[in-house]
Amino acid sequence: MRVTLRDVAERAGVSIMTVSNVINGNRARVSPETIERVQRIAAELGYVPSASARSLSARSSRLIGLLVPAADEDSLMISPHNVAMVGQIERELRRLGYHLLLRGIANQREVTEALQSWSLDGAILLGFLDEQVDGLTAKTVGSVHVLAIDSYSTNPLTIGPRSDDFTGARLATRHLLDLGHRRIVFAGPAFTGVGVVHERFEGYRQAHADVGATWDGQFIETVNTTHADGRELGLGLLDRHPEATAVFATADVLAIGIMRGLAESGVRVPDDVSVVGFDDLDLCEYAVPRLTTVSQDITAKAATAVRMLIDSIENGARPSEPVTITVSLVKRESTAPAPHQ
Amino acid sequence: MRVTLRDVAERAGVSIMTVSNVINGNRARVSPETIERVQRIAAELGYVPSASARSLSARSSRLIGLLVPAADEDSLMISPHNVAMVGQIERELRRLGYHLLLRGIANQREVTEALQSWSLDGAILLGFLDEQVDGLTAKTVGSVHVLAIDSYSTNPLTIGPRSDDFTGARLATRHLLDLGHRRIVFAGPAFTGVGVVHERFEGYRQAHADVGATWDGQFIETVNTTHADGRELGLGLLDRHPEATAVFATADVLAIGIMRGLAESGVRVPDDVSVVGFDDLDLCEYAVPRLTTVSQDITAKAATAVRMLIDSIENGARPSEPVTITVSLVKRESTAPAPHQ
DNA sequence: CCATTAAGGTTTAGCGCTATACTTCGGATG
DNA sequence: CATCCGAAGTATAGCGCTAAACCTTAATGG
Repeated sequence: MRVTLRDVAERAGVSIMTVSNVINGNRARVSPETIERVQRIAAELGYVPSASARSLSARSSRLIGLLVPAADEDSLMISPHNVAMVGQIERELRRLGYHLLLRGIANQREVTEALQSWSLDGAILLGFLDEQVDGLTAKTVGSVHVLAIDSYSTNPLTIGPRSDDFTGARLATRHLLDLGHRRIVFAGPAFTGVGVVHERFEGYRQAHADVGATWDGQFIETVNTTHADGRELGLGLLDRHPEATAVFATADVLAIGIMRGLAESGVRVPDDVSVVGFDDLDLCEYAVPRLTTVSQDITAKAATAVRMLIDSIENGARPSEPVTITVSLVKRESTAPAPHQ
Repeated sequence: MRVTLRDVAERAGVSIMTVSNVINGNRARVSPETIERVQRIAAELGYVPSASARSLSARSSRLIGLLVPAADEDSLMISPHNVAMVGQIERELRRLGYHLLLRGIANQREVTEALQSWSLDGAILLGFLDEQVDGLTAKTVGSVHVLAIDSYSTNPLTIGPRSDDFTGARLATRHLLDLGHRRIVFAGPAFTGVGVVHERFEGYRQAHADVGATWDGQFIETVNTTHADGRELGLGLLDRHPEATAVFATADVLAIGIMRGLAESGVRVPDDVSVVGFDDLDLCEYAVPRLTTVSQDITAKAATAVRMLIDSIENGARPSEPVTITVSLVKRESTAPAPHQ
């Protein structure tokens, strides 16, 4: 059936442990000739170590869980922005010799099960709400190292990297202000006093303060971050806010929906109204006009997440505070100087 | 540390095997009261079975690998169309009590390693080229059940579901022909006598035959399926094919790129030229004009793939021929009757 | 010349689980 | 009354691997 250490050992006329040492590069205890012979025979026989046996014996699985929210019986809820992340995370883990278990999580209980069952060395939470991250306790995670991406939860167990939402929004809004816009609509989902959207709102507000402009609460539009809801908003935007000349949306798909709504109601982008998004999806290049947006360095975020996690696993280096990934503004065609009223 | 069967057994005053039987629902051999007691204590102690120990002992891991091509040191190559698939596959597997190991594959050798290392029960190949699928032999896959999605490889080891590319292309082309178009450009990557693109080309050709129209080899445009290449093509399209009134592109991003190129060179879509894509990404709804395209039922494809694989694992039901997933044409705004010349 | 050390191994004891065979005991059967 | 049987367990033997302790042999040093 399966080629085991024993098979290789017998064929090579040495003990199982010697083979194990060779396979694991524990060369100090084996002579060069033996190493060579064992390696040759292992290759000949097509020996592949059994990961389950290894993790059982060594109580380290080199397995990392990528936990993603999923309503029961429902598909994974990976936002377009997070999709690119899972590929990057897998690559980074593979580079470091770890494997990725992708797992949808329907409820708190499943977290424990997911973490313990495969004796994961670590896990990354992607796309969970801050409240859900808050809910994790030492008991639920056990000895597994856990880290949440893009979370503003203060749970010390889950500290991970997040994008600099505040600066991103500040940059975007400042860009609009610099172009002469003074009535800028903030479009995003409902938010509380903490979290991604709150940060972006604070950035929006700070940008106004930076240039001594006033901002008006009436320009805050609460809307789901979908294309359809964006279009809806765009359609009636100038009816509700006749003086508005720009929109900062907290997500690209939302921004693109808004652009469509505006276009359909005869408003030209960027001539009449400028629009800025957030995320820098591929989509932005495809949109007409191409969308100005805030770019997050996904590769850096993924790499940082993985490195923080592995560092914590291998060196016990538990991070004490979140790492902020810098963002940048990508100027494209959806923004232009404010029209003269 | 970890709560094991032994812990539960000791606390319940029974043998390890009895607990094991209870946990695995092997109730025939245990009295109702014992079942109740063991279950209560297991819950109290927060017992979670060790998957590695299980798979080592039972030589069945309930682990399925999702193998995706990835250049060495490079991120996973998941096409936008396949992205949705991984979520669906994970859901389906989770429903059936399996777990998903996501793994990038840089070369043939890694396939064996990926399959054997975790003693996978099965694996799904997503996005591999037909040649790569052809290359898998009984030796490389061992006793692991393998299945390739969207492959036209004739390798009997990997038979899986694929979309009905032929019919999709035929539908799309027929739609254009029915609108009166007679000079329809076929835009897609280079292809040989077998594979996805070839099937779509055959569908394109068949549609012409269906209505007694002739098709012309000069209308075949070989182009990478990227937005940028599409735009390039769109820019010069009417220079190269002044009589063309429609384009069938083998992918949505390509189609959307073409639409942009056409728009930039002053050609109106759909008034002057109609465009049809393939895949039905979310993107199509966002494009301006919204893209008419061929829709693949991703949920069905994922569910079919998982069911075929699990069926093969649990009942040894090796499929003898590929399953074809039906496709449909989604008419949106990028197609219109052919203009009068 | 004996103790020490280093190199190059081997042996032992599990990791947590499951499959299989075995035990025990209170009835039902011939 | 001896036998058989089913219900409800238990004991044993691994799955493939690793950590840690143990063993040889030959060279070194005081």
